[in-house]
Amino acid sequence: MEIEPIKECSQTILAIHDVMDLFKGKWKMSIIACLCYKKMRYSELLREVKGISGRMLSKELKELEMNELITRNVLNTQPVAVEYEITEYGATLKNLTKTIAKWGLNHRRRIIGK
Amino acid sequence: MEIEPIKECSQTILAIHDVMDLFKGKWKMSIIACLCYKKMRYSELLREVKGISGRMLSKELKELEMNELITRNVLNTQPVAVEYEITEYGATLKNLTKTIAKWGLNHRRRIIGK
DNA sequence: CAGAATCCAACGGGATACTG
DNA sequence: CAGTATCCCGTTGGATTCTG
Repeated sequence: MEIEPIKECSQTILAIHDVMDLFKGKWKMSIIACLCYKKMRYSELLREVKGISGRMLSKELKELEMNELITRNVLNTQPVAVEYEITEYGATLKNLTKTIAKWGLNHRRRIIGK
Repeated sequence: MEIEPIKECSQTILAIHDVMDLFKGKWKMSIIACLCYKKMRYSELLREVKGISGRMLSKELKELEMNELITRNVLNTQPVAVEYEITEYGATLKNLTKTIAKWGLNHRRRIIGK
């Protein structure tokens, strides 16, 4: 008989793997955090998410939209403006982003303190 | 005068970026979650973290050790056994992994339900 | 058992130039 | 303004083989 993986642990790991896969890449989680804060236009995001290129921003936004975490809304202004907004479902990530940010801030202090 | 990024948001994004960078790659967060659960040997991890290859497990463990999130302990048995354990600092990630897993489980249900 | 070494295909992501 | 298209290189990570 084979050795069975620990069930409780195993479920957790699968779930975590799912999440890490959904948010893989350098920018997705940051974009979500940003849009959790408030809805923003493409150019705003480009400023807020420091370091991201236009190409990557487009790509990541598209994927997030496909996963129904954000919505894209084209305003009929001249020139065109596009607004991105977190969906109701995407907003369920708020707590997650907060938890990550909190740990990250503490980690930063720890690194600097050395 | 340039447009200033929103400060509160900006700090959060930097922190999140740090975390995502620290745990980038396919497996690190899963390994941490696993070791948060209990200390394990190399071969146990290989079983629990389903799909990971030996090569990747070694690499990821080494990086996690470098960041002082886990410790490596060689037991003097025959043949050699190595035990990995979460550090006190690494254990501060427990809450984070729980939050991720919780969202992930819910997300899974949502996907399946469609 | 717990890795290290090698090989290699696939993907990620930056820079740049172009468009409606 | 909000993208798209192309080029291209560095990294990721799987498969396999070898070792103390």
